[in-house]
Amino acid sequence: MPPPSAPVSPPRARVSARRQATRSRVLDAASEVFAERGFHGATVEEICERAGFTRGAFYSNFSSKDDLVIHLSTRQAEAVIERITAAARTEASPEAVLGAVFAALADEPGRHERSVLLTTEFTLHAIRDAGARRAWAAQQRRIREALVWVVDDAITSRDITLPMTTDQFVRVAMALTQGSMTQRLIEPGALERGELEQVVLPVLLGVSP
Amino acid sequence: MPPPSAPVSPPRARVSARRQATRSRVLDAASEVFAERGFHGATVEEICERAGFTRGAFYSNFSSKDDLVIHLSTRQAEAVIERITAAARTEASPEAVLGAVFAALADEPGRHERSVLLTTEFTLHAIRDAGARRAWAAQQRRIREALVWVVDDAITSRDITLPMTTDQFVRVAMALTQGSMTQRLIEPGALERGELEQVVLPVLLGVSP
DNA sequence: CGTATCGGATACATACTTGTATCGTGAACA
DNA sequence: TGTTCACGATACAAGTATGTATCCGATACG
Repeated sequence: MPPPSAPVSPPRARVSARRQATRSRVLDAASEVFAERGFHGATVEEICERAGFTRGAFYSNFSSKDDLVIHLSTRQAEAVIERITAAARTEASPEAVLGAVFAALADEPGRHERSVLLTTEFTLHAIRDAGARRAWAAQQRRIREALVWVVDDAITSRDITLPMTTDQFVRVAMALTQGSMTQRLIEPGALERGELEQVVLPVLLGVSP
Repeated sequence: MPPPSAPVSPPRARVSARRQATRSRVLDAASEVFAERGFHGATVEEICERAGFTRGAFYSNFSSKDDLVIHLSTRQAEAVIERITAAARTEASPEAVLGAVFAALADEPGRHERSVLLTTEFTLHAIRDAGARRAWAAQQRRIREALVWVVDDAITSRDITLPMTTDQFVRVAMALTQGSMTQRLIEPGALERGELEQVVLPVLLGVSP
């Protein structure tokens, strides 16, 4: 047995910066490839290639492809929450805040709607894999909670009453952005970005246009 | 050149009943397996096995897996349109008709929400494959047209004005059912079936509850 | 009743993918 | 400056997929 008071070896760093960087590059590449090819269509090989590594690096950082998806979905959900809270921090009118939140929920600007594609991909994968389902459901819940918080804040400060519970409103908003953006990927021009905020949002808020 | 007036050979049947039956069984099996495993995850082998055939039968009826998806998505869209028009034919009140149409759009009863899963799967595949995209976009358009027709009929006979164009309304409805049912697959109990018709629909119709 | 052909089975060639086991190199620490 | 170990590369072992080429039996027709 090892000497009790001698810390076996405080490793060079908790997790070295280098390791962190490779993980990040692999995750970036993975988000591209998953969006382009889907979970099964994406190969570990292509992900590593695009990240500039070989599969050796991959299996040194992730235990499997499924493991990678868990990490990736977590990171993506955190990014969404980040965008939501950032949009909420702007000192604009409550309506503007809600619009911005809608937009933030939809996708990262300039990313060619990759994020919503990934979300769909994660969801489908989660339907089929129990581990991924637990993880993804937790992430979705975090996103919903962030949204409920923001929406509650916005509507009380504007002193309006939603025609449904805030939770329902948030779920509807999420389903709607998800569904409409997916549609737009096969039929550009269908239900444009702005229409959701300008046409549907007021109706859902119960505000006469 | 063949003698003009002698029809070369009116084949046994345009397409023999037996062939038709096999194709149908394969399509049924395919809709199960695609829903369970996704496009890439589904193997031709498993589809055939479940249909009670070997791959020989498959490649004798379809030229490839992609070809199968095209046929399957067409069949599925036709089923949806069938359900929609059937729901519209009921001589109920316009509100009831719209509710029924919503429900019909969502899924085939008793099919464990397989249809909406397939729809998502088709959509994702269509995003990535040009051929599938053309076919699926056409099917989606047909569904929308059927919906616009029904909705227009229902609202004029009830003499109300939508707070948006009928086309927008229909797109919103489709995005919403699609998105919410997908959510429900990973988190049962989220935005229940009835809530859409009873809570959201009236709001979208611009009717005070 | 013989026969052509259709429909499906079998067998095969080929290509890919995942994951493991092993090895080498360079950075950080004593 | 020597040494160790972390990190990533290389090589390998299976397993699995698609699609093709060929074969065989049943069915419909003359």
